Amino acid sequence: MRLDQLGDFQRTHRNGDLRLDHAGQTVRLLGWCRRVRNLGSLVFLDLRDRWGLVQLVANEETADPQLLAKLKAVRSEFVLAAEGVVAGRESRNPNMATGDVEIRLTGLRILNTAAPLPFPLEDEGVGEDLRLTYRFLDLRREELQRNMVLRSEVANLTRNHFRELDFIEFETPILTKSTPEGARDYLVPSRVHAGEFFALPQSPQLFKQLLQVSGFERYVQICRCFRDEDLRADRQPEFTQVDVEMSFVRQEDIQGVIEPLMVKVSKLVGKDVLTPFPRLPYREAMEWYGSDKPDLRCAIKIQDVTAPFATSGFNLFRAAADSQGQRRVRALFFPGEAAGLLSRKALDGYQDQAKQMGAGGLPYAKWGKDGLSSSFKKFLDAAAEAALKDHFRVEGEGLAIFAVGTDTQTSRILGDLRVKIATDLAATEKDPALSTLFHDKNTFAFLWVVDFPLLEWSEEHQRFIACHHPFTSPHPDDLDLLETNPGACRAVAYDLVLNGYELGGGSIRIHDAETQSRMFRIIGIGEAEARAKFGFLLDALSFGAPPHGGLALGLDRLVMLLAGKDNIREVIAFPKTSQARCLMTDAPSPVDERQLRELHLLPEAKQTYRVGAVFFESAEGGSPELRGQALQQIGQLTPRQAQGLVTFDAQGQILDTQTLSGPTFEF
RNA sequence: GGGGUUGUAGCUCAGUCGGUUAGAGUGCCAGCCUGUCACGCUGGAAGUCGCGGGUUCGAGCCCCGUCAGCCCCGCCA
Repeated sequence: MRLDQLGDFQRTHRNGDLRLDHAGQTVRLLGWCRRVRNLGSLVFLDLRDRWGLVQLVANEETADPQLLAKLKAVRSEFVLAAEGVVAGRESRNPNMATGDVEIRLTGLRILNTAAPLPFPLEDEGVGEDLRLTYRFLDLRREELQRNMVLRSEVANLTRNHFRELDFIEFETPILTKSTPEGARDYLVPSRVHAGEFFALPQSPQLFKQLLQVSGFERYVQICRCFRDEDLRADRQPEFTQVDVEMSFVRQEDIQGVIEPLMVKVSKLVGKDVLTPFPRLPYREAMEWYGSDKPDLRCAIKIQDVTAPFATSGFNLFRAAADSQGQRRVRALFFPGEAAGLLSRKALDGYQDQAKQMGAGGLPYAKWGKDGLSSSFKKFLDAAAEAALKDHFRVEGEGLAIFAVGTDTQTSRILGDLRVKIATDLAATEKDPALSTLFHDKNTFAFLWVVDFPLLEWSEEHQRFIACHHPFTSPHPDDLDLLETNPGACRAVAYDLVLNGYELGGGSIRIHDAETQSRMFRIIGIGEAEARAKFGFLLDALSFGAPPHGGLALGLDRLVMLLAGKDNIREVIAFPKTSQARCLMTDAPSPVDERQLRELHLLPEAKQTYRVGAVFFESAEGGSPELRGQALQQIGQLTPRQAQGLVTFDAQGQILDTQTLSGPTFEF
């Protein structure tokens, strides 16, 4: 098809803006054809641009035959420039923002054609692999367009927010140094320095701290970070974080800067959020919610019910009571009608889930109209039954689900179950009143989890490792515990949590060299190693580093939650699959051997020489020494073998000979 | 590294107990159609049943392996 030129065509309006007020005006529009409806001598076409959709129309009476024929030749996703007069419609479409008007075509340029799309842009259920392969088409879909706009707005709002607070935006290196601890690094081989590597940053952590030492006091960066770990629905190997660092601050100061930002971005999607956000110590988060990122939309808390079973006939529970705190009985209690919504089948499902997490079973007690039914009722005497009912303050109906084990085991089982059940209950939507008790889709429940442990014992490494990172300041009240009981030492570290997702985390940092050295020592980094890896940091801390701290927010996750999605790929323009591939570009992919050699990633073994007329040409610029060896070797070859490529290893041994066509060369 | 799940026409899917010619809707192509807006009507083309191997007289269906997408555990300071 012969294409038209854009030429001097100028857009006069955005398609989505046209209303009856524009009637009679001649307008010039641009965009893509969403669909043609050809009724014979009357043709409709929906023209889409970034801002909306408007209907074009032409018929035999109003348009000349050439124009009509051209319009009929248009297919879906053709790129068009249209000129026409705005007019009210004979039959209006209330489902469309521009449904009261249509454009009576007076001119049409076909700027480009389009092959039939591999998938329809309107359908929801298209396979994600296909969408990712043709991501540039997927991004034409209204929802992804909306998500990208939202993402852009969040980024802008964030920049403005920090700018108003006198923050300075920095760019820190992408090619940087590999750091121990933490996630696996993406490595970049150095061509100039054989055998040495850059690492892509897992975060600009040390740079932003050094900028505090430099005296900038308020740092912000919206930066890409890289972690070579396995993916999840909310995790990509490269992701964007809002990185913040401030001098002369306490934890509350950082939180005080972030909270108003969260209020603003929530407002973008019509959500009102109250500040200050609740602060929940890590220990309480684990005790009540079994998670360090609790979803506070659900009001149900985990309860300790070890005591009511202390004298019970149910051995499993009584043994826990006798274990002096080693093992506990903990429970989730769902009061009232919520209990009735949980079917026996659902309970079986939860039990399977709990067993996968290492629970022996999932004992339950259900109070209904017929009194108590329970998986362990036969072990309970009247007194125990009464104690149980009294403990949960059961009035009418109720359901208790139990787990027995250590703190960690029961937290994991009941913490996961709490979220699962709340989600399921919310999905039933049988009673709007329940939404105050369980997951309310329309609520944003922010909170800070604070007082994280500084260190945790690693079975794998047989030493303590930093929970957050090794630059995190110990809690001033716990400094004495550092050497005596490291596991009990708290950190001045805090996570921002929204609806069960960790949105970000931060800490007050160590700002004196001595404490930093102490910290390295405790996590098993010796003085020499600390010097080699973090010498610049220790130096910096010794030249007047101010007290400082900060945090990093996951921008992708934030936008995901604002967009109401449960998958991070929906808010990233070009994401990777769960196997860390890009289906569109097919990265990662193999590279030429030549590239690998340049980067010193292949042994320098092979040297290939072409046997020419009277001289040897080295493809790799081999040393004179090697060339001499090669000559010697070739001298031992028969003339037939000598016509071609001869490959040697580093010791000058012949690895391969390859005969080439061409004039015969004789030694 | 481990577990679960999916893979059939361009797309979304159905396919019975293993049975001889693998279907539907949609999209695409062609024709007709003056008020459509998921236009309608008529006709047509369109398949490496992910790939490889095996069992069987016979495999889309059963078995083994493998690849890819998705979800989870481990991992992610």
